[in-house]
Amino acid sequence: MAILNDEYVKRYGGTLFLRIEDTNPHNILPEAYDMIPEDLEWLGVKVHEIVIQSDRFELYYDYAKKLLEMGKAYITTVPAEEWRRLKSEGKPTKDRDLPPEEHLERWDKMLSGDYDEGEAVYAVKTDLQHPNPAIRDWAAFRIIKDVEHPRLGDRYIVYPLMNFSVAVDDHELQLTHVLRGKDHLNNTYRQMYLYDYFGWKKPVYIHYGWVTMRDTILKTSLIKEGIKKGKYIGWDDPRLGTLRALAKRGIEPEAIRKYWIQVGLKEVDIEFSWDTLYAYNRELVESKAKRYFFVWNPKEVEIKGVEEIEGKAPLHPNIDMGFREYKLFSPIKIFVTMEDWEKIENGEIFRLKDLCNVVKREGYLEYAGNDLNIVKSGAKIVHWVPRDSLPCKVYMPDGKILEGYAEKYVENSINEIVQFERFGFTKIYKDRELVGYFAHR
RNA sequence: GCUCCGGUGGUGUAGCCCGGCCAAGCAUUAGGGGCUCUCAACCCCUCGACCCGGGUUCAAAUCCCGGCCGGAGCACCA
Repeated sequence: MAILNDEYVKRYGGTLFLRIEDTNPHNILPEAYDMIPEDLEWLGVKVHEIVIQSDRFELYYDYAKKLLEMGKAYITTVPAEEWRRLKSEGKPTKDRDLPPEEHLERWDKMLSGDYDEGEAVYAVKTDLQHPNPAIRDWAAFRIIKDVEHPRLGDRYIVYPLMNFSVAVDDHELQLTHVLRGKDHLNNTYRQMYLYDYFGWKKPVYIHYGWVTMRDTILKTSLIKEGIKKGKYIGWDDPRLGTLRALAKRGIEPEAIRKYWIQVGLKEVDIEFSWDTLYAYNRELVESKAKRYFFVWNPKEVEIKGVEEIEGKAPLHPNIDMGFREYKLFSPIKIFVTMEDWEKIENGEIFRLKDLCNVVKREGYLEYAGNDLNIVKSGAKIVHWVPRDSLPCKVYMPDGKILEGYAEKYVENSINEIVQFERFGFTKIYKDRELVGYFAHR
């Protein structure tokens, strides 16, 4: 979604703020402070300013006090459950209409720690008769003592809730447009009360629909747990839908940007389409990915009937990038994938791509010349890899790991996205041995 | 239950505000063919949608009403 914010700013001019909303110390991912800006940078989203809400508590407190003075907020000592019940009945708490002085006094007591957690809460008055119960008087500050904030430690015990801090920031930063999920619709209505009380100018709100990704885990809490339990190798595990995972697999930021731009902003829920994203990425990557052979589930076979074979394959079929060259000497042993091997009948002639023709025999291959015309008459084409190839593991998005061999020239393309012929686009890395992360076909 | 949104092919989107040029465009996917020493790219073809019912109108995907379906929220989370 940051992409769409960025596009807005690009098209119409303006400033893009990245706001880190860390006002709930129970649920803060310390890694996120770095990960979010990094991810945005990778996406090419130009953030003009970063605002961290935990830096701004004093500001929220100022407005909180003003609102109390105006009589538009109150501090209730009624337990949460009872308050909720009263609201559903459209009734005020017993302390809602006490004079502002009393509430200001209570506010000071909140700040100084005289109340324990849950003993007092700061509420914004709206309309108790509002037909939508979700809109009636809402909590804006609460007391938290049992946990330290990763950035603030125990400096504050009164924490703003999202609706208050967000509204104050939106106004203070003079936002003109707010893009948020439609799950915030009611929050927008709630925040409007603050705008009205303070007489602020309202930004334009755009609410977009729910995005679902089939077969993909998006919830950060689940990911975090999975990583902790060792189920995932990290935030970039290829099974995940995180930006880091996509990056690792060689999905380019431009493809993601293009995808979201075409999806646009609507209040309808949408189902994310991997196919479409892959299509955009393929478009970007097709012309730069070098072609290599990778044989998974390898079957070793010997080619009999020749002493020496030479072959040559272009690194790209349509663009001049040079060649991979092969010289094989007797005994000539190669790998092909089991799938191919099993599909070919004994006695059938087929072509080893860019090498030669062979006939399948019981347990070996028989050299059959190098006449390309056999392909025209319907012979199968199979990719292969010489005996001296490098072991390579490819991680698939569904969690499968394919083991096999990649031709040694792949070493020239470490950290690049390549296309393993008849297999798919794969980003190559090397630690001790070659590993690939599969992007798409 | 209450409040609020929304419903165009498998997926996403254009058109809806300002009715006709929409026998609904585009992309992706799927199927078929061509080309190619890849199951990539490229070219061609095909399948496939206006949620339903009324109304207004010469004319409705577009306006109105009702229904159905889907979603969101109803937290001292964001």
